[in-house]
Amino acid sequence: MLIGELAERAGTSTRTLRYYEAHGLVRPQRSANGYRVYDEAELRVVREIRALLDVGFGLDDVRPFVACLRAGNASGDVCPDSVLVLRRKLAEVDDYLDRLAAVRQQLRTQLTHAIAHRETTCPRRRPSAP
Amino acid sequence: MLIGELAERAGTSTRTLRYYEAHGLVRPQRSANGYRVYDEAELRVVREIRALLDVGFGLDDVRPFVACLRAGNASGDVCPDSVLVLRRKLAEVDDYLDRLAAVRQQLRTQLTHAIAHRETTCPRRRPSAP
DNA sequence: CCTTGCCTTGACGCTGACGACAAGGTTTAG
DNA sequence: CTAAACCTTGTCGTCAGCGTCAAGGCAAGG
Repeated sequence: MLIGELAERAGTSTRTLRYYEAHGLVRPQRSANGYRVYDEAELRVVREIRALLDVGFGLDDVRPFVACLRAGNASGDVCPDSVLVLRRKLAEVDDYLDRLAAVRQQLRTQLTHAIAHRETTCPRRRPSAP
Repeated sequence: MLIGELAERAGTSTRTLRYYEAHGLVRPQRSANGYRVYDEAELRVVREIRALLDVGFGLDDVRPFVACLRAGNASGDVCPDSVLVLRRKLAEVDDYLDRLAAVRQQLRTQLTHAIAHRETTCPRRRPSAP
């Protein structure tokens, strides 16, 4: 499988795959003419990467999962290093949820205050077409 | 008040103030020698900007609030345009909270699965010091 | 006069995960 | 022969909110 086919089957771009390779996440073989050649296992790897990135992981966070898959495990989650990352990310998400909830609360407060103190002494909206 | 003093009193940097000015958020006077001169009102403006940015607003989102303050209102929140932005931001935060909650749920699921299927067939941790 | 400490504009760097384009090699099909 | 459709490496652009020099002007004290 060449890079174009892998990109299509993984639902991404060739640019992305080369980017992952440059960062050590994917290791294709090379054919005689220098083309990258991927096997089926790499497809699973790429899909794992994409899934984790979609969830908000960074490339560095993804590394243990890729290594885990490559070690022959059915899932990238089952290795100690992956579990560490999962725990850390879960904690990060919890933190972020807290802060976001606080922000939401503040916005609601601001909104009620703003509506209670409505003012018309405000800048005119910029005129549309001159 | 010169830019250095304003920066210190607003808890930010001169670079930041010039950046805000370049984006039309702050309008200092100029003294004879070309120095930026700010009055007390600008301090409030800058603090408003900082507060909103801290909450996750972008510079464009902040503009209505600044204009509202500058129109003579005690708060930057009380103008219609500000209220619009507040509503929109609240909706965005709600959306983000939902997605983040979903992510959190997925992470928890992955974690429990990972722990249930622990594997030792995993890559050795990279050796520390050689 | 010289140093110190303000101020000015201008321009590049940073973070992350790519998109977009350039300039060229290869293989296949017509 | 040539066009199409792949592939290669390399480099710059993107978004946001600044940080960090660089090179120089202005004001005041010793």
